[in-house]
Amino acid sequence: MTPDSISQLLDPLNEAQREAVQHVDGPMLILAGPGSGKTRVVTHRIAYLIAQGVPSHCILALTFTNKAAQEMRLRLDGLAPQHRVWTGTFHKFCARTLRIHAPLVGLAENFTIYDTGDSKKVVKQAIQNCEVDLRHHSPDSFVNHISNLKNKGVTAEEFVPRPGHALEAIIGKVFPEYQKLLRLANGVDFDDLLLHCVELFRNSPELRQTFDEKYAYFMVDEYQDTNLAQYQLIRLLNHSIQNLAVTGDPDQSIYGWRGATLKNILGFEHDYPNVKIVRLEQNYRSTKSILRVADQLIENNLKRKHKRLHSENEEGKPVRLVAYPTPQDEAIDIADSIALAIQKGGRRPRDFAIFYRTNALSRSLEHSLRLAGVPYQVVNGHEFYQRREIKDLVAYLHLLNNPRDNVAFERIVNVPPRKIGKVTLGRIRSFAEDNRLSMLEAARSCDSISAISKVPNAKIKQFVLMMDRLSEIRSVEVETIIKAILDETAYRDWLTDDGSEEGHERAGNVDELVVAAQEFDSEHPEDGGLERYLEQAALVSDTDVWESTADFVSLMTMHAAKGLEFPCVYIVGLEDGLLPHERSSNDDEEIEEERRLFFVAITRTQEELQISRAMSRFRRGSYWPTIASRFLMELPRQSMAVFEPSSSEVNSDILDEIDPWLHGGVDDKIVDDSLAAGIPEDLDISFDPAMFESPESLTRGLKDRQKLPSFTPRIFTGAEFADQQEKLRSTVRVHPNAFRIGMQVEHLDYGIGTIVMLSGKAAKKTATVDFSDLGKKRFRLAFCNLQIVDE
DNA sequence: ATTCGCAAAGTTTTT
DNA sequence: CTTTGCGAAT
Repeated sequence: MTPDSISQLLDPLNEAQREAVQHVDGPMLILAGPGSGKTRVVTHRIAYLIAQGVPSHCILALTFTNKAAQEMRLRLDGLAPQHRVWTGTFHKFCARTLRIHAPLVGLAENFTIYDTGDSKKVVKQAIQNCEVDLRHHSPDSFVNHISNLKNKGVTAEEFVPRPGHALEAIIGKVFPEYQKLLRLANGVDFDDLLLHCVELFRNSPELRQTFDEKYAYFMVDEYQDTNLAQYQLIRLLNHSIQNLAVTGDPDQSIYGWRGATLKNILGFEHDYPNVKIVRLEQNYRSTKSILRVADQLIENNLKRKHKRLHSENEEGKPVRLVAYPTPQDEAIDIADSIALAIQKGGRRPRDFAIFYRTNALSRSLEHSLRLAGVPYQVVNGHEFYQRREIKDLVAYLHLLNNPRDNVAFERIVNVPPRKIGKVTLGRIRSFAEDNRLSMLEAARSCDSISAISKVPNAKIKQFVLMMDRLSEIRSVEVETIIKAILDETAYRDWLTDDGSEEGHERAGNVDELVVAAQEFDSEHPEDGGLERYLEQAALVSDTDVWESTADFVSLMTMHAAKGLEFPCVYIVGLEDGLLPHERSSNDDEEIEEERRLFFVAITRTQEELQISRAMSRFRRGSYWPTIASRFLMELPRQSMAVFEPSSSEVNSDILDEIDPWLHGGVDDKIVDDSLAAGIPEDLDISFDPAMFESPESLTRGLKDRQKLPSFTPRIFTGAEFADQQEKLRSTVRVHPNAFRIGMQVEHLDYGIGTIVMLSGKAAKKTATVDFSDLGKKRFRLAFCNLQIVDE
């Protein structure tokens, strides 16, 4: 490599970044504040290593999400074409490793990766087998407990219940039974992927050695979010050669509830005494006013290493802090602001993101964005694979790939109905258990099960024969397999038989699965196949499905926002019980994690940030008054644009006293019951200007305090509102429900095509259109500009 | 064996 | 409000 290309790698960096990039051998800890160019440093360092003669296949880079891995790969392709660096998530790395060496930990290569729902089923079975009394505990609590244990690196054999601890005593029975059932089914849960991998390297020192040497250069991203199992894995792969570089930021640790432990990053210096530490503290992302807010907030955490974020960016607009009367007001105002900024402010939809603590908060935001005609995407990736019909079909695939998969077997043996009921199933199950068979094997030899009578016996045989026929084609393309399953089972007809709309919707989702499989097949001509398909289906994360290039406003949880950045950000629902969440309010450590979560959300912002709360919130079936989040009191409010609620929006004088934000902020207290009385979420009106007071009243609290940089909240009233609505209407968009299968439609870019399938509903309603020459394309009907071609 | 209906319970974040 | 689970009826 030429000196020229080396300087290309180093020139765009600041001093600290350059120091990190040029570090070659030995352990390194990169403490990277938000927006400090971490990804750039990591990718440039890898390119630098390659330039120094390190073979690229000796480099292993583990990230937190597939998305981050993909991003890294993309940048690397630009910096070091034809590199062979292995990038991916911990879970994926472990899955791949286990596939090759499964027998060493008592698994077969074709093991199934169970998602949380599947694990829950296994836990339930385990509870039943143990015949324990679970009146006081839900299966969910067992799943969580077991997962927590695993995250701490405690295996079923090692677990010893504390004496006198009732729940732990039960877990002491259920946990081993659960593991036994998993093993019988040749399945693993998410945590097992890591644990089995650790076990693998512990059991086989030669293999460990091989990996250690093969991946001489090892990088780990988001080190503050690693748990004990991941830590152990890292240590095992860094035993002989300690060229480990980790990046992280203790202030951004937000996965403690999943077993992540700050000890890993805080103890790094202890683990590797000769460590090189690089601090990246200059922020290139956010304006000064945003950083000030973030900095002041995180200062309230006691358990942290002090760090001051600094930046040479502009001061920027003040951060807005707004209290809305209702969640609807919050949603409508945000949607309108975004719509206006797109129309007049030169912004694009993809410049915006809205963050919330819980997924449930997305509903009203979606509703308002739809009304405002703003295209948006909600980032939650598992949704599709969680649907019943999809899970059913995927279960068929699992059973084909791993015939021992009892969870899959139980799920689909009678779906569609084959007259194999609970009783018969129970008989198969106990026969399987008595003879150490998988349920499919047991079903195969159902002649030997005397308790099963003639009719069910025949039905079972039919099922087994069908699976045999399908099994013959299990190594062809995934699309073909799914189609064959649909053929054999008449699954689609079963869905649509009743003629209900729901049935057709589900059938549409089934069709979408076929298209997705088709896409997978064409994207993976070499490394495809059933097993890989199932693996990626199991390991997709929420952020992975986020389309960064698509022109949508992004809605996501604060957790999903990690690692992303947007010019304009809205953070909603800053209310006590939501943030900090009521389930996290137990001790200081949890509160600090919630604060870090808020910190992460704030620091995603590049230019404009609004933080808001509503004075009432819909919970448990009705509207309840809210209390401001304690975190709001920790912000530098004197340098922010604060929009307080006007007096008529205050819920009650009782709350006024509790609510720290309101306390002393409002003079005349008027009780207004109507606010808490409840406004239907589906209210059909687009927006009633009367719901807002005049802009003056909203800014009143502000004027009373002090003069702030000019910033007037934009609120549409009367004519202006009508004007805006008219503008929205001028792009005539056909209503999503107006489309039918078989219709001719016209698209601006693709021309005329025929709708071949419809799926999803409301904002997610999707049409697949066949443009003969150009192939099939899929559209979100609520956003695309598809016109119906008149006959 | 399946379906329907009612009651109760539970509501975070995710690989 | 939702989802889930259980029990009774068909």
